[in-house]
Amino acid sequence: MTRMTNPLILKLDQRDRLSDDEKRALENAITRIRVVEADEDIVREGDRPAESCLLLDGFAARYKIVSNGRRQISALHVAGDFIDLHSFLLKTMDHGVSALTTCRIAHVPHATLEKITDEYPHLTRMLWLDTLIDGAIHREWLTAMGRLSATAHMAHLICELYLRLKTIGRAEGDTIQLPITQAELGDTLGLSTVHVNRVLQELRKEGLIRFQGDALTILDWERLKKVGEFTSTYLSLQNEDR
Amino acid sequence: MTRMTNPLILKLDQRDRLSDDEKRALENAITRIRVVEADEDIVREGDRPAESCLLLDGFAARYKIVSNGRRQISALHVAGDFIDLHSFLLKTMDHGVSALTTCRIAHVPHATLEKITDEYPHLTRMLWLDTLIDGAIHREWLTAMGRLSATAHMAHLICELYLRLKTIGRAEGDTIQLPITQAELGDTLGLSTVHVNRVLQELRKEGLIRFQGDALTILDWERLKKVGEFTSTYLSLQNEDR
DNA sequence: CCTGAGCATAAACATATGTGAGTGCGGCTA
DNA sequence: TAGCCGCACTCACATATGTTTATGCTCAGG
Repeated sequence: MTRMTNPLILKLDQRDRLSDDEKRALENAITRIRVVEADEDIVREGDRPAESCLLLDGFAARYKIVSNGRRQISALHVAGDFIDLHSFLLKTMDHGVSALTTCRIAHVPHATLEKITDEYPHLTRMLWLDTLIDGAIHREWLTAMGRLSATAHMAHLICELYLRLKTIGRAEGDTIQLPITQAELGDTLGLSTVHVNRVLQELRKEGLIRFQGDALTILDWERLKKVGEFTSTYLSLQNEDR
Repeated sequence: MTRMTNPLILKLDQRDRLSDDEKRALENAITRIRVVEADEDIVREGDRPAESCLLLDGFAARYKIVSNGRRQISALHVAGDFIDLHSFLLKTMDHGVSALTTCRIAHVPHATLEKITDEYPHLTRMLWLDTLIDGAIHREWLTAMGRLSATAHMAHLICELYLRLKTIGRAEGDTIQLPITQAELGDTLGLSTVHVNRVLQELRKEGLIRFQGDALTILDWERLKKVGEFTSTYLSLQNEDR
């Protein structure tokens, strides 16, 4: 794990320059690295972890299961996301996180995070910011879910994922690799798989996207944004003093 | 504003004991206090505030408007909530906050918050925690919205509001004052007002709640929890070392 | 005392999305 | 090579929730 390839540092550095000292502190915070296979849990609801998980590679989903067995995904995570940073302070996991694909996970002990908050105020703010952006994404999903049509909601999600992957250098032109099944998309959007299928076909028919296998290509970014009522403000992609 | 009556301190102190020093730092962080009338905006989308707002009294809602004019409320805030603490690091507001009732608001300059992060690591963690709980509530709302019936969703919301108000000492027995219209509840749950009305009547008919004027009484807590599939973990009501 | 505003409620009807049951394809694996 | 499994995709039908319009209540203001 050289400094250059740590996707978290890459991401944070775009929001506000990190000092070498801070980068080193983050690098050194990592203890072990673990691989989790697709469909396995990375953290389970009810756990009280002593370390937080940083996703180095792969796709993961935070989810909750409700009584009738249905699942709701409340967040999708990509490389560079500090999956359960919040367990550092929330202590008890109120939801699970599972691997959608094979995932490489780095572990950061909560004790180390506490030391960072004692010694690196600016780095602390950057980590705090990371969780705030998670929150901003949640709010965006809430409004999409509550007030947009299924089609618009899907368009919105695609816009977001495209930009997030681009930020960490994982878009090739207009194409991203999105190894997510339609059932998983349904759990994310709160839709049935059947309806996910209908909605994807509509977006294809409208010439907005192509989606074959895992490769999702955006054919008309402007119109896709418009359909999904997407604005990127909430992703805080701008560099600012924080 | 004596220390004893500041509802934020009251709330934080229940999650992990604050030192007198920390309490003083919080008290002193407040500059001016302002009153905002019902239906006025406290902060607007697009603003770049230089201070964050702490709600001392009243009810407020974070919201977003989508293109067809419909509104989605992504958070309801009560006394003691640090309404836009996140603007400290997010910089640009990606949503508005409006007063549902007359609100008393205390202002805390971002510069002061920065100083707190430099000098009071533990207090910083407590403020961070507060925003993490906001995030946890968002996730809970997402799953309720995506995977629960409208009735269950409403029951869930009522359980949550009851507990949150109880935490800050604003429940009288099984009754809370909930000065929120059915239209606002609809914007919160992603429902039409008509359906909100249907759903409330069902909860009444089932003998779960009474809701006349602003007074909401919980008649059968256990069954209401069950209908709403409610567990309080996500509210982090337990005292822990953080 | 009347008036109008804002709100809860109601009924009839419309529709977006869910459900259940299937087909077919491509890729593993025995 | 056969067989199976996961997944995308279809169709017919069911239903939760939205829409439109209207009524009546309550309360503040003139």
